[in-house]
Amino acid sequence: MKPFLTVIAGPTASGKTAIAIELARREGGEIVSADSQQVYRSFDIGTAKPSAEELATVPHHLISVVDPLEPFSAAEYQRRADAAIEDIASRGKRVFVVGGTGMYLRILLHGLVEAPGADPELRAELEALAAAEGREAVHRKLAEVDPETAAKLPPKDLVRTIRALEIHKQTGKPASEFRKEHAFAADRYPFRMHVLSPPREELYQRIDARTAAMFQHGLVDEVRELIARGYGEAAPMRSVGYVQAKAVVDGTLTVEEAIQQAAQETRRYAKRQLTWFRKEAGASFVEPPYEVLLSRGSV
RNA sequence: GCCCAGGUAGCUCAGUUGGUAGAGCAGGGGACUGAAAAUCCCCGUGUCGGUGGUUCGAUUCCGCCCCUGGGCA
Repeated sequence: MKPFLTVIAGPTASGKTAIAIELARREGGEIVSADSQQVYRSFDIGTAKPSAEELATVPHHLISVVDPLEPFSAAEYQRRADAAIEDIASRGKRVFVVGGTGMYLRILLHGLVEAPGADPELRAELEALAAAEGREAVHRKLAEVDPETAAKLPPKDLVRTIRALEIHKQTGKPASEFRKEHAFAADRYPFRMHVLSPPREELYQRIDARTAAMFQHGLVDEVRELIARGYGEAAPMRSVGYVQAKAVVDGTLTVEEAIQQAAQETRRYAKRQLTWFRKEAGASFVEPPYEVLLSRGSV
């Protein structure tokens, strides 16, 4: 019997961390993070990781567990999350999955295609091609070997175009074929998903305030330190907040400009997250105050 | 009080030689199967400050009023 998962999702800055910790504390549970950036060590301020005190209150899993230069993926996330869930359940504790990375949640809850992983050399090669001849050139390559997938992808969507070529190169089969065999149909766990969803205006105010706070709390210094340690090109350095803080270090943005831009990019990101969660079947949206989740039997 | 310049989308503005208007930004919606805080796609009706007048027709021209900024008293 698979353990039941209580999933707390929601856009960035919606208040997931606080309510999840309170829930887990009361229920004697543990938290499995579903956050694609918080998995990386040393990227702390800009990823809004829980504080040391919060982490000490309730056991957390999958936060600060991979080196920033180590390749990571949704599949790897699924493997590690499965292991953490099994571990927690084996000790008789309740499992709370908490995070805002829609893709990770979907793959944890519904699985993913049986396709091979990343091919770094091929990615580098295709990125070079895109830089030299345009993304459309990569898309044309895909159209030759997998017209069905190519037809579905906008010519400029480099990430997905490369991924499709990657699958074809390693298996000789078009990516479209893999997708036909897997449609997120099955549930890998019994679960209930709550999507924290403050009114838009309130959410944006929280984002603006938190972004400013990140810079006040030394995000630029953190980035300077990360660059000194060789993490200047690490994957999480491309995420919202780090991009802008790095621009400050590079001298291309003032701190004020960086805060403005980071806040705006975060608002847009939050909107994308909401788009994702709206599609999640069976998810229930909950507005603050989230204390309703604490009442008996509600989760 | 007088003179000047403005009042058009959430903001900054353009424009209509009179036929009810469009850019940038903000914002909104969507896609997403091993990079996902990534990557990509789509979306502009608003009493044109108010009110009279001229006109077939006014946001556009004229009068008056209101508001904002500047100048003179």
